[in-house]
Amino acid sequence: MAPMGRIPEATVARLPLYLRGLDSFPVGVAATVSSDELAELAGVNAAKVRKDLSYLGTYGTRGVGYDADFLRFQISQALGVANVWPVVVCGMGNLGRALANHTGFTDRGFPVVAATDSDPAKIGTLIDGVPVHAPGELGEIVARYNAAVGVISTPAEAAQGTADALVAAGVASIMSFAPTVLSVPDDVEVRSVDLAAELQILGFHLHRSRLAEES
Amino acid sequence: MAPMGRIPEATVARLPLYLRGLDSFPVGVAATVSSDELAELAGVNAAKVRKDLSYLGTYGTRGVGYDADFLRFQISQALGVANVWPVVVCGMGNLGRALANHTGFTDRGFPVVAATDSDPAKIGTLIDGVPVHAPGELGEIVARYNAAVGVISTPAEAAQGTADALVAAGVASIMSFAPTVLSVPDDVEVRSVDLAAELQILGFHLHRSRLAEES
DNA sequence: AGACCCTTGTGAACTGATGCACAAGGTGTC
DNA sequence: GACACCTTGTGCATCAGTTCACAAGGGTCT
Repeated sequence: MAPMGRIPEATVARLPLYLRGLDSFPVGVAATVSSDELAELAGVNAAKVRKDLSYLGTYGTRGVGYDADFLRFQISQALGVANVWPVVVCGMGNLGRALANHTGFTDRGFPVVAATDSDPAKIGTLIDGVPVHAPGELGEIVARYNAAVGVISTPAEAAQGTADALVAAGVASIMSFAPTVLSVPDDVEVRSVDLAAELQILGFHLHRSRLAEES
Repeated sequence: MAPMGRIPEATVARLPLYLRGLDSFPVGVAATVSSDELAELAGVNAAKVRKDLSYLGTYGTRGVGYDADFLRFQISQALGVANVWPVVVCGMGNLGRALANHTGFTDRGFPVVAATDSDPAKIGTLIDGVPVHAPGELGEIVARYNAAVGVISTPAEAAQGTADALVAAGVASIMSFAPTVLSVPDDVEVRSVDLAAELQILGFHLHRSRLAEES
């Protein structure tokens, strides 16, 4: 019954998936989930589910499974889902706009409260209800809206500068879609999503299987 | 000089980053890159770069480094970058539209050639130059455009059905943005990008450091 | 040619994550 | 209460990936 010590990074990355899986269980019905069911819902295997949950100090009941409500509570607790973390989107191009409008963010406690863009035509307007400011005002904006997370959806060239500005403004969590490496202080957490690279990985396997076919 | 045997998955995932890093070197100038430089550009450490490249059977010259052009060629070769893989985007909501319009895809050999959406108002129109079809026509479309990759940007509920249709149509590579687990045959490669989950991972760390501060 | 410098390529140790397999310990039934 | 059944929790073996550290060897300068 370890009261939540160090949780392996790989486990942390799966917790949101479990939480997502639990959505298919009604609230307040005292439903139970087995590690097998949850594994199916999250797309992993049962042993992993059990080991992951054991890091949370969660206890199911042997022979029965986990109480869905309690499990939801436990995982939410660990992830800090109770908090709402305001997000500022930097770069309102195609992608930025889509993200600002993405209901999945607000639903999960990450409301997009403001945005920046270098296009003078956009500055000062509302795009999908999100106020767009000049990049130079980033510091101010972060403070005013209490933003905790920065999303970088600028062109690659502007990404590092934007990251620097976010860090200077006190943002410690960045999700970047720019195809570049960002250098930031150690205490800043960056998650980088390179969509083109993702496709190239798929391409590798396509290429491979085509080669295999030919021989 | 192993002629490209099995390449570890982790290495494959980094090859696109190296290729990206090499973009900062001019073509045809016989420039050389050291593993150190490339490591910096790709955001990994030098030992990893060298080991990764060794899987390709690539040879740099000791004391000097790698020839930038040749390295580009080697990595491109391994990734099969020479091929063009047409992409069909399923679900032209905010995200789908942004992806269809994403220049990074076309630039890297993944042109978006067609899309599907269930909204009758969109079917038959061109959105950003991409023809939108009914979901039911997916099989036909894949054949007509020779699509090799399917992107799923539909709501979660429609994702599995879309995946099934893609698989039935012969698509063996899927990139999914839907927050669900997709079940597909073993020979189909799925890369799942859950943006909300990504933010929740950031949220975990925010939560953690806030807890640490308080104590 | 020889000496020195530099960076590669790689064996080997290490780290973290995964999966197995089974004892522990609940629940329900007779 | 005893027995059968089930699913958890976890020690251990295994595996993949990372990092270290150093010998191998090409380049350059004298």
